[in-house]
Amino acid sequence: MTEAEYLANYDPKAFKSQLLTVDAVLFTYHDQQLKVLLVQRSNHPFLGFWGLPGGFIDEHCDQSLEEAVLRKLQEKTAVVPPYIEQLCTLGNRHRDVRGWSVTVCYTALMSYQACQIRIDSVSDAKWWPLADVLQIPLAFDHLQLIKQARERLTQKALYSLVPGFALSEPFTLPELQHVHEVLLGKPIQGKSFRRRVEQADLLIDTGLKRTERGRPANLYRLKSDTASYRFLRNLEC
Amino acid sequence: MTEAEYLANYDPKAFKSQLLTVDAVLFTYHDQQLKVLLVQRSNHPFLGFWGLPGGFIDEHCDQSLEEAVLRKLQEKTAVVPPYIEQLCTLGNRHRDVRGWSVTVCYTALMSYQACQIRIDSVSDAKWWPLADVLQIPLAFDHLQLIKQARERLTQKALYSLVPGFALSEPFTLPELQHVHEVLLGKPIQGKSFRRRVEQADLLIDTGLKRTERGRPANLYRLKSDTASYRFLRNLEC
DNA sequence: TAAATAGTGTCTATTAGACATTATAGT
DNA sequence: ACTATAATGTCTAATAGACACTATTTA
Repeated sequence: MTEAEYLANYDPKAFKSQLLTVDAVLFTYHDQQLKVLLVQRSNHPFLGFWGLPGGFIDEHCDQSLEEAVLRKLQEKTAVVPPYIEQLCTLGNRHRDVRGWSVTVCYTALMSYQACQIRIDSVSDAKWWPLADVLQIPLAFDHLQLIKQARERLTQKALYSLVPGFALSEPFTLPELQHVHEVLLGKPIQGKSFRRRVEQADLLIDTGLKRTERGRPANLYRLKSDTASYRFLRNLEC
Repeated sequence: MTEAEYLANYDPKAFKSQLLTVDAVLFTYHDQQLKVLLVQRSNHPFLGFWGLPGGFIDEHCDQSLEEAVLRKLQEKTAVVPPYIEQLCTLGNRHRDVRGWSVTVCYTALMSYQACQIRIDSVSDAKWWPLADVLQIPLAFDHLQLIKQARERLTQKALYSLVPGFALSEPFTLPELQHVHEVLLGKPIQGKSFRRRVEQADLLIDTGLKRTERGRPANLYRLKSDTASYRFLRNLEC
C-alpha cells in the first residue's frame, strides 16, 4: 500500500484517543508575595472549583501546543506573558472521570500590573496568593502541577534571573532580590546577588531611579536573553 | 445539570481529538561512543524510515504516560531502563500528515549489555552511533527530539552523575568520566571529576577491580539517588 | 625496567557568604 | 542630625582547573 492509499483510507475516528488539554501555572509577584492565576470552572467536571487556566486545543486556531496555551492565557489576561516554559505532561487513567486524560502544562510569568484591568473585569479569573491556594480544593490534579511549577521556579531562583519576569518593568535590584528570597524562603546576601547580576550582564540600567524611604534605587529592565541565561554556580542559601 | 447527568450524556467521540503518542530517546554508551536506539517503521507514514521507539497509548494496559513509554521500550529491549525522564511534549498541526499530532517524549538511559541479546534478535531495532543518526533521514521530527535529548544530557553531565546510567555495572571511574567527556566533547580534569564523585557520595565501591593495561581500576555501582542528585557548581570545561 | 593506566597532592583562580562601611534620599 | 534603604569594600571559605607526582599492573 502506498502512503497515498493509506491516507485515503485513514479514519481519524477509528482509534480511541485520549482527552488532551493544555494548562498553565501563571505566577506573578505582588504585595511582597507570589500569586498564581486561577479560574473558576463553569463546566463539569469540578464545576465551580478553582483550577488552572487552560483547555482543549482548537485545531482551527492553534498551530502548536504553545499557541494553544498562549491563546488560553490571553483570553483571561488579555496579554501574552513575557516568559513561558513547558513544565511537564501529566497523563493517566484516573485524573479525569471522563476517561484517560492528558494535560500539557506550562509555567509562565508576568507582571501583576500588565493584566490587572482585565482580571478585575473577569469575575471567574483571580490572582490567588500561593499560600492560600494550598488551603482550598482545586480541580483535577492542579494542586500537584502548581507545586511542581513552584519547585522548578525555586530552582531557577538559584541559578538564573528568570523570576524577574514576574515583575513589572522597570524594577529595582532589591525588588528582584526579594522575588528570589520569597521563592527560596530565605534571605540572600545582597552583595552576592548584586555581584551575580553584574556578572551576568542581563539588566539594562534605565538611568531612572525610584525613591521610597531611603536612598533611591536604580531602575532596570531585563534583556531578552534572561530567559536562557544560567549561572555556573548556584546560590547556596 | 448534575455531574452524574453530565457524565451520562458525555460522548467521548463528540469532540475532535488529536493524535497522541509517546516516544523515547534511549541512549547507551558502547565502543567509546554514545548510541541511540532506533526502530524501523513498519507502517505509514514514514514506512521503512528509522525513528524513535514509541507509539500509541493502550488504554487497557497503560495506567499512565510513563507506563506506556516503558511498555514500548520493553517491547524492543526486554528490560526497563534504570533511568527515564520526561524530555518535552511536541505538538502541532504539521508534524504528522494525518493531522494535528502530539508526542510526549522521554529520555532514557541503559547499559548496552542489558539488552543486547534482545536487540540482536529483533531485526527492526538497532543501536545507532549518534554521529551516524545525524546523517540519515528520520521519521517525523525525531531528529529534533534526539538533538534536544542529547543537549539536555550534556547539561546533566555538567552538574550530575546521571550519565552513569548509560554504563553497565560495575563500572570504573575512568569509564564514567569518559561518558561525561564524550557528552561534553572535551576532556575533564581527572582530579576535579574524582573530587566531585567523592563529595557526592553516589558510588558504591564494590571492592572489585578491573585490569586492562595499567593499574587496576576500582569498580563501582550507582546509588539509587543518583538520578536526583545535583551538584551546586557546574563543571566549567 | 618501561609503558600504560589509576589515582593523589598541592597550588592557583574564581566566586559565594559574611559583614562592616559608605552613599543618598526623606523627615 | 537621624533613620531608612541602596550600594560597595573586603575578608574568608569552598571548590574547580592545572599539573606534577605516586601507585599498580602487564610486557
